[in-house]
Amino acid sequence: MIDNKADNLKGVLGRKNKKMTPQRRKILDIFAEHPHEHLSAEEIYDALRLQQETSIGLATVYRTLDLLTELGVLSSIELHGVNRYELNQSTPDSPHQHHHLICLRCGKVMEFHSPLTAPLEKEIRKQTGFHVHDHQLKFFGYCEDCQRELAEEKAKAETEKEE
Amino acid sequence: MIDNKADNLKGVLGRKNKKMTPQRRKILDIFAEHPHEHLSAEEIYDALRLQQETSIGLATVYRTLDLLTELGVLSSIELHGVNRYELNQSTPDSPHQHHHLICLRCGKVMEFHSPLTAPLEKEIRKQTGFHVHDHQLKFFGYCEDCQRELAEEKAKAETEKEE
DNA sequence: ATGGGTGCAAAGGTTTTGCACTCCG
DNA sequence: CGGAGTGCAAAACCTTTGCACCCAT
Repeated sequence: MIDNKADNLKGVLGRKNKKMTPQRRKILDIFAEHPHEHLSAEEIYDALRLQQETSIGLATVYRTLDLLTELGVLSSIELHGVNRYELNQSTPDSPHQHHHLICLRCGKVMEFHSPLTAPLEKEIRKQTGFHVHDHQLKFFGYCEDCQRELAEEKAKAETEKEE
Repeated sequence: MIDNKADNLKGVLGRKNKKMTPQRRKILDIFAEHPHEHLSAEEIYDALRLQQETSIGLATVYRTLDLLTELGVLSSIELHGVNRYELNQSTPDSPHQHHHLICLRCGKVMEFHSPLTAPLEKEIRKQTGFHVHDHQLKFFGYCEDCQRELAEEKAKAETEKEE
């Protein structure tokens, strides 16, 4: 399965005059080992140092992430000021969309699946001529845990005020 | 009108134990003078230096932008790795939504108005318990001009190849 | 008068870049 | 072999922070 990913990558790279290198393969492996996680360059760099004796430069990690994103192998999203990446589950013919729910209190990021934006993209093209290639939908708010904790904090504050 | 904005700001600040200062007023003025633009801290800083003799520190600009965003006076969006701000046109009872169309080639940012996300937010709450407070929808693609120019470039490349 | 606000400069964190060297195709 | 890729360190960039001083309320 991982080999499939790597072989597939080799093909994609070849078509664009890019080369398959051990570094690129190992970085792709990290993603295969961490499905559904949003990894930053630094985290990938650390993961590489930990599980392998090899030392891959941080700059190479950045360059590889850029490349793989350009190729559509990864999708990137900026969270809390840091770029994060995950395997791109959507292909041109099966746009497997998911959006991000970002908790303003604890920073947790959840995913939410919904196709909703396809008709909107058509409407945009019609009205503005803009050709949508990709999109990113983020929701900011409070997760269930934080809602509860915020309510508790509030109740406590009320109690203290009464003294 | 600008005075209304400033007076209104004074009220909002007062309620939160914050003070109205000349710096904050001037920064708000810049936004009133640049409607529908997405201004970065640096751009506001430059605008202040240009049109007034006063020197407002860049740190103050950053702190003011954070504050005004927290208060809901401004809305912020990260574009090309830089935070940008505009007057927040949406209020709790009239969520005047607009989304951003970002050209991957020339970097131009256009706005597109559509309410589409309200039902989705309800669905999110129902399915996940997450309470949406705000959202951000970005579309990446190619503006009309760049589509044309890309087509021209492609045609030219074909011609050259034929030689 | 007092706590919030400011300016400056320094520090912080992430990402990019220059350059010599390496290695895939 | 030649050009793409790499590692390292330095630089670039945006943003935050510490601190002494200032000024709205």
